[in-house]
Amino acid sequence: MADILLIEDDVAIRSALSRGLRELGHAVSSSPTAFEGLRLAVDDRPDLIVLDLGLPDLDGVELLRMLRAVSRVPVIVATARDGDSEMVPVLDAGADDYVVKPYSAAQLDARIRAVLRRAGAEPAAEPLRVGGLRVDPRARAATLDGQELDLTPREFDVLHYLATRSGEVVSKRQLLTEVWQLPYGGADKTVDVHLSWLRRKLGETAAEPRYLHTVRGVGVKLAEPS
Amino acid sequence: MADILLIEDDVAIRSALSRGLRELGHAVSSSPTAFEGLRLAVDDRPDLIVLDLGLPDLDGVELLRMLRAVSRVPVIVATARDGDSEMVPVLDAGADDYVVKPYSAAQLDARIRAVLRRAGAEPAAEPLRVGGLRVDPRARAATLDGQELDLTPREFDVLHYLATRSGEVVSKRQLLTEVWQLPYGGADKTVDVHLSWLRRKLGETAAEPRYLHTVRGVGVKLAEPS
DNA sequence: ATGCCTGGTTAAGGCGATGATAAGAGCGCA
DNA sequence: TGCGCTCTTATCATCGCCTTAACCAGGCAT
Repeated sequence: MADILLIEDDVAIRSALSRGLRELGHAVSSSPTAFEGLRLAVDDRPDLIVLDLGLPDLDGVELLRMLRAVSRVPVIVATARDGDSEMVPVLDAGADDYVVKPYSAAQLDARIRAVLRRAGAEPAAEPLRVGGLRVDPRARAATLDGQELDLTPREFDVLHYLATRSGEVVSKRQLLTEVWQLPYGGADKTVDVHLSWLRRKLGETAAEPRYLHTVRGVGVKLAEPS
Repeated sequence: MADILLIEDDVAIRSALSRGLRELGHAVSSSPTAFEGLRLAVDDRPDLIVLDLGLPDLDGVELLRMLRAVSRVPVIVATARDGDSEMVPVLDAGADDYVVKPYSAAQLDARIRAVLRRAGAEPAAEPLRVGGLRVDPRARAATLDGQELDLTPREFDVLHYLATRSGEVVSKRQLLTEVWQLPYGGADKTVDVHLSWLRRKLGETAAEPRYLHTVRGVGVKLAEPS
């Protein structure tokens, strides 16, 4: 599934997680120390790193910053402390996610998949094109037939999400969880509102769609006008 | 003269060189181990590193590669071996120069000056242009429509950073870590203040931007006025 | 045909992000 | 050691965006 580097000093946890993750299909290398871990991170270039905070030889945040200096490899931090406040500096230092001990390999696997999914979706820094529509993630700007569109952040996110899946039907639920990052709770009228605003700015109506097509009972899709 | 980091395990050589280089006007920090040295390289960002190959805890070439992963800081390698063939992999790994033991502080100083001269001359310090804005890293000066702008050091750094990424949205967090070199800690009001000052000196307001556009919820971007 | 359900639009309020200013701290330089 | 320039921090005003709510319009099933 993925190359995982596990940096964890407790030998029991380390071997248990290694075994567990391997059974779930990952390739796992591990290190009991920060420095050795850093070396492995540089040499082996794992797809993802699981980093325990309570290392003996170096503060976890410190190591995290060094890792970040070296690469943008996703890092999941594991910690015994459970206060959320403890996690703020860690996340600020560039961690992608965290788990609180005790945690199982299966739990960790779920996080790993989520983080990798997110990370994998990212490197789309190239402008996207759908017909006369151009969506540029780097500039966070969109143009329609050369005309710059004045979009709000959320509108841009929605358009961008649809543009990366142009031609594909996307459910509102999907938008809510992916764009809004909300656990789907039914309050999806907000999505409707934003789609409406988008349509207006795209110069079209729901009755006369050009790019943004409603698929009744399913969702919406972004497609080239025919 | 320069911030030098000396990574050398032999205590006699280390202290002798430290003293010698200090007398020649350099600021010297040092480490007897590779890992500690790496940490200092990341944290202190020296102007140049002098690296001994015969370290106890990690192969020199290995460390060199890790250093290169972290930064492009010039590295002079010191070695006891005298065969030139030994040096090929070292130079391939990204060393800028090397000296063979035994060597004096004065000798080293000459190398240091040569490397820094080369390194300092090199970085494509071409003036950047964004519309009527010109940012000259070499002179650390900027002009707007031919008019020289009176910028403070920090203001210039911010403008320069944005100019190298013109058209791209840059987050405040990014500015804080890249320009201020701070581990993001949330104190990003400072960034706002500097942006505000920049805007004033660019003759624009946030409400009527010409070059410096805020992208709400994300950051700012420098772009040509339309 | 009619009522329900899905989807669309509009309006209004609250919240959070941003912008500007001023005061204080730090620092280098004289 | 003192002065002045910069940078930082704090505060407040402002503005834009998102959400919520209410209402409207079609289509589909009964």
